[in-house]
Amino acid sequence: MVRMSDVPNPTHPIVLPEKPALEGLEAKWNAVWEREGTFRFDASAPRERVFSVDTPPPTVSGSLHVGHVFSYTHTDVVARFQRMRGKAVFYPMGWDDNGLPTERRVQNYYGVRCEPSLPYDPAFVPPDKPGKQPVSVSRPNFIELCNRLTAEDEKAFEHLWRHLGLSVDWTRTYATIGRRAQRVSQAAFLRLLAKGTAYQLEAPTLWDVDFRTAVAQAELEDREQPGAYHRIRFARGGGAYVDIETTRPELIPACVALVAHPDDERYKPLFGTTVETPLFGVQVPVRAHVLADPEKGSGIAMICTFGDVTDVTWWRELALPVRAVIAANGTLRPIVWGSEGWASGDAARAQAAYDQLATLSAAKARARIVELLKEAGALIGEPRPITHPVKFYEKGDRPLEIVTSRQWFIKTMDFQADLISRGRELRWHPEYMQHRYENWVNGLTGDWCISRQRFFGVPFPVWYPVRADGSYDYANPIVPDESRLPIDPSTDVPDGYTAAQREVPGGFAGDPDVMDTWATSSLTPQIASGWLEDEDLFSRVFPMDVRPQAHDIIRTWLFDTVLRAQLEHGTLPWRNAAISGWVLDPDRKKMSKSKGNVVTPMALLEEHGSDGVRYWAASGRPGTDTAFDPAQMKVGRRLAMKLLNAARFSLMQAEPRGAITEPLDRGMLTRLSRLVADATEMLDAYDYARVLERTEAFFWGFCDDYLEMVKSRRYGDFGPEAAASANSAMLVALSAMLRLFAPYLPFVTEEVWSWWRPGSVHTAAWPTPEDVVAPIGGADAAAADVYGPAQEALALVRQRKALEKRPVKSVVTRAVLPAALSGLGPAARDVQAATHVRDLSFAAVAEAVIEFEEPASPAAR
RNA sequence: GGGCGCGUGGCUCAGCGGUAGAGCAUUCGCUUCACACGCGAGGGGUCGGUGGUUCGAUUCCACCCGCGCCCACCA
Repeated sequence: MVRMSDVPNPTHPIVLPEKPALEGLEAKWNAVWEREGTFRFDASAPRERVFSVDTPPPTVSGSLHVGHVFSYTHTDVVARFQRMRGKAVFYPMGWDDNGLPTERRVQNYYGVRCEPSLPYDPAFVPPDKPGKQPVSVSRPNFIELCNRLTAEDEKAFEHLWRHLGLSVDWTRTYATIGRRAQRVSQAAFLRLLAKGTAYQLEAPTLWDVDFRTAVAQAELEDREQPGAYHRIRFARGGGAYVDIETTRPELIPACVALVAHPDDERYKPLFGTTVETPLFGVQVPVRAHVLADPEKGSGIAMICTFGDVTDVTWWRELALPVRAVIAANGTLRPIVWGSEGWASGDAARAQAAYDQLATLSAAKARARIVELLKEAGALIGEPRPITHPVKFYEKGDRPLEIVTSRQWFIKTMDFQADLISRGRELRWHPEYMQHRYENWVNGLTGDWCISRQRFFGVPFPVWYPVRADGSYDYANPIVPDESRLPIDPSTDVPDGYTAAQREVPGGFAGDPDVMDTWATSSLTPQIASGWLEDEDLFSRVFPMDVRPQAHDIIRTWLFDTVLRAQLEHGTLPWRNAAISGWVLDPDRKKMSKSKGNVVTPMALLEEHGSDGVRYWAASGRPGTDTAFDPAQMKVGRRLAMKLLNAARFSLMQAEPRGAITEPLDRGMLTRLSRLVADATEMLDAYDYARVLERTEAFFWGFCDDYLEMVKSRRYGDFGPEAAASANSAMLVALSAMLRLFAPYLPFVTEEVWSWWRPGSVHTAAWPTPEDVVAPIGGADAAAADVYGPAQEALALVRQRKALEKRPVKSVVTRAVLPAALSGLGPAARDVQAATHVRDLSFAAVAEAVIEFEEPASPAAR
């Protein structure tokens, strides 16, 4: 019996297009889905029926590229699968418009520059075209421009995502600079502050001299840079000396000590003595520390405040003084020798030397000091050019400096053990990505610096009392009540104060900094889930089910999010982490804009169809970098086309229908039910690529072999009952296959579904193995064993025809096939009909024997 | 220096203890009444190298080579 659910509903008669086509399906179905609210989240669903996704908010200041299309498709496949399994899918979309990339884009786009000291100008209109000189604008004006440009970007992004077919609930979007994100970021921060988990500290901090902001350890990258070892002579008195090697001679005025390994016999006698810096005549101690490498350079190094992070370690552990020379803008700051502890044996000479360096950038100062050292005879030999890795801010253009400044930190070092165990609790897809996380957590060297000296970001919601002398009392910040959030301390006034008291003695001053963009995006689960705003929603979707993201930001976004959830809720933010790879260009390099190899996603979607592009994307296995391959998109498009045609064939003569009795039909369905079982299990494990591969292989076999074999029978050549069996089986199979393909090829499957079934395939129930074999009264293992041999028998006859270059329809008088195939039984009739074999038999032959009918000679006619 | 991943036909990739697979490309053939955005068939690989475990290894183990990514205190 065919179950009613697989019989076309009378109110939905089968309506087939004359010539099915893929063109225009995206627009057609997106409009319907939007109208019907197909992907709207059911906010009344209990937690156990919810599947929630912590969608990565794309950076709107950039443009979307194929890498986005790739990874977002993976997430969408999983979301659609879960929806079909009956889950209420919480699938929001965020926009990451917060932070430096947006600032930079706004500066270039409008030709402006933020000048926080300026007052707000409500009448400000940006220039039509950016001028040569940037226009200075106030911070509120600047933020307005950021908001304006990102709003436009977000529209373009949404259009592309819809065209791609992401089943996002578009009523649930957020922006990382939006009110909700600010409120969550500020509230979470204040709670950490109250617990003492957030703190501020004046300390040496990694500093980008162009952006003039602190940056975090996670935002560093190494770049190979040309440099040179300079051998520099320090005098020990009495004509003795010691030589050090350095790549940064311009920091000699910032030198506070020399250091060598405690076991280094060469320098043991110097420990505890002092030496004199060249040019500046400063007495600095020689100290011992195990980090000093006897093999490197001369085995003894100078410690400066601060040349690199090792200097910071030495400075801290050896309790050395600070003599900082690098200013926030990366130049050497003016210094008056003889004051502020800038002692020298010859202050006049030191001043004269230093004056030639002051206000120069580090690079220029380096060139200058080399000349001075040469003249003074302190440079030994010529500088030896080397290439060495130098730390950069990942978005920066010049090497990082280390500058002492007051910054906010979130404690991480105290929680390393908790973070490791949370990482083990999380289910990683693929599993090996967990190593990267543990690697990072174990390698942490300091707490997380979350303050940035920038403008377009979430402000720190604190003020400081201004003392009588005008200085700020940082130790006693004034905090707002959580109910007031979000606030901007540069415009809002703390309770108990008036606006007139801003920055006057006895009054208050706002914290000028904004939070690191990761300090906000580490809260995307809370922001998206309605934490503090909609506790009912929050309880239904948090902790979320999955965080999809790429592997390059495990150390930032993933780690930070785990940290924040641990600190605030004491839980994981989600149960699963689904890690995508990158899209590589054919040269095996990561595709990026700078390499000029990025293809516009919309052009791809238009050329290959969204389903075609999704097919390529979905074939990229979790975590695996995948080559950009338009050929695969063509294959995907062809698959979509094949679905249209195979469905049309199956549906074009859907009568008569009835009991599925024929072995081939029963075998095909039993095979299909096994596929459904495997597919479900694999999708549960996020192995979407394998499911697509398996489903596709089955489908092509269905088209090329099964449909060809039953064609004659379904046309009625063997009576109505045999035809009914074929017709019914085809419809059951089509229904299941459409649902298996639906997460991957949402447009073509919806189109075909609409020809004969009510509702959307995307809200139809995911097939179960039991569903598929229910119409044949359960799995038929014997029939399933016939399916493969039937395909083989078909192949043998086809092969012979091809080898003899006979037309497909040429008649074979007799075919003797290997006895191994003899189990075909009644199914042999279908093979016979499909291959035009009059007399089909099976015998113990090594090779198939196939005899053709000779064409009748003209004479005989 | 540490960690992780990868090395299978020209290309892109599956497979993973028992006689090598797919798609693309290539060659040959086919106006076959769902589809020429199609259909059928052929050729093409000592599964990076060397050892080991095993009756048997592309598949497990060890070492090595190559590629990629992540991390590292890079004076």
